[in-house]
Amino acid sequence: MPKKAPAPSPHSYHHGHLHDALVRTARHILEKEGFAALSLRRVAHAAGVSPAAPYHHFADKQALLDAVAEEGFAALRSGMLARMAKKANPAARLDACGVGYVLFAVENPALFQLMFGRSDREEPANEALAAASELAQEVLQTAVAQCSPGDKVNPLTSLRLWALAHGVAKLILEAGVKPTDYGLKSTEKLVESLLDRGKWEKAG
Amino acid sequence: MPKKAPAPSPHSYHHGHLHDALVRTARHILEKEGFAALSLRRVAHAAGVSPAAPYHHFADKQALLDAVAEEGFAALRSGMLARMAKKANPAARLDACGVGYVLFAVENPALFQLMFGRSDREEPANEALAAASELAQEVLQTAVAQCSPGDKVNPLTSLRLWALAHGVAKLILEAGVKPTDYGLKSTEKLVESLLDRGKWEKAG
DNA sequence: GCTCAATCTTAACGGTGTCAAGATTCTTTC
DNA sequence: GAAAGAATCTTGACACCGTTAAGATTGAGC
Repeated sequence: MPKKAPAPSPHSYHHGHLHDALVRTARHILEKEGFAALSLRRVAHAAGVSPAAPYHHFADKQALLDAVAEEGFAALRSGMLARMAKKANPAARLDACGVGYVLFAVENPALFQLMFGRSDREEPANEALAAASELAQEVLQTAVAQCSPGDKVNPLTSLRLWALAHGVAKLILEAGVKPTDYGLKSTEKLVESLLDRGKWEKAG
Repeated sequence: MPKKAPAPSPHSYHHGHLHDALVRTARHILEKEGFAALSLRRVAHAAGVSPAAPYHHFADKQALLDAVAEEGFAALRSGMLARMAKKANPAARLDACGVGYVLFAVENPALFQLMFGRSDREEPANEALAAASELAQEVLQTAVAQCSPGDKVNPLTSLRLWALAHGVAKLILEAGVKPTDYGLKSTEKLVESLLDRGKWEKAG
């Protein structure tokens, strides 16, 4: 072997190893340098492979992005569940769910924008991606359901909570909303204040 | 001159006419073909001008996009005010404000994504753009203020309403939320149900 | 009318997503 | 184990992108 072998020799990946390596590399670039730096050629180069190699594992760039987004939804779900696990009563768990949603977005801005952010899509998105997305949604829905046991849950209630959390996340990411603008020290405090259902009716 | 002169001859634009024409053309392409089709070369070609011409009126592509976004914020403000003008009491006006926000987003999806959607921006954005954005925000803030006259308005209340409306808009655009999924016939009905402050506490 | 600044064009550079053709390698089958 | 075939990777190309430099053309002011 020559002294440096930056790229693994052909077929050192097999049975989808390059597939996974590309997703891993893409996510790495996304986190380190943002969405704008995430090009297929760049991912291929970083993975030690030619620019056309990814096309044997993904139909196009969007398919690779979808795979990254799919991992993102799993991570979002994990983040929410981890925060919820620390709370005992259902109401606190529901709060933790929303806070976990927003904090995931704030801590992984580029990934969050990749998970959503695709506006002009007409095709109904990947199937595995849709499944991962729904799995994350279910965390919120069950949290809502356990908050009023026995009662039938109005689907609009879950949707409204989702929309509120999503809006808070997006406003922080896209509109430059900062906790200090509202006299709060941390993003977590801001999110808790915004999502706290007890405070909605007062101080109008 | 060869037989066909599809493009206006040089300097048929003067004193910023091309500037305005480029913004107009960009907005047209954005509405007709979506964000992905909005390239600087395409805008220049559609305006009958060489690929490099826009650089005499805009620092770069983002500057042109900012100009389009600025118009977008003005249109958003107009849309909200138009809907509010039809209502008499302050509470109904506040509702109309939120509905107008979401319906603008749904009716101008690409423009709305352009107005927000910029994630990895470190520079504090254009000044005129920021002004237009704040002008739109003020519509909501005054609507909230007039809803509880005399009282001091908690800034978090306005922010929460903004976040809710923004989240609803983004979920419809990005997550494929449809009114029919919730037994509602129109987007307007869905938005009204989600934003209606009277329904927040019941049907948990 | 000449000068000067503003504006536009042409040409080019590096980068992008994507595809076709060929080379290479693993896997399967005899 | 060797041949055949499928899977994988590379090379090279195409069209498009944002952006810049160098020149041409135009209108305005002295």
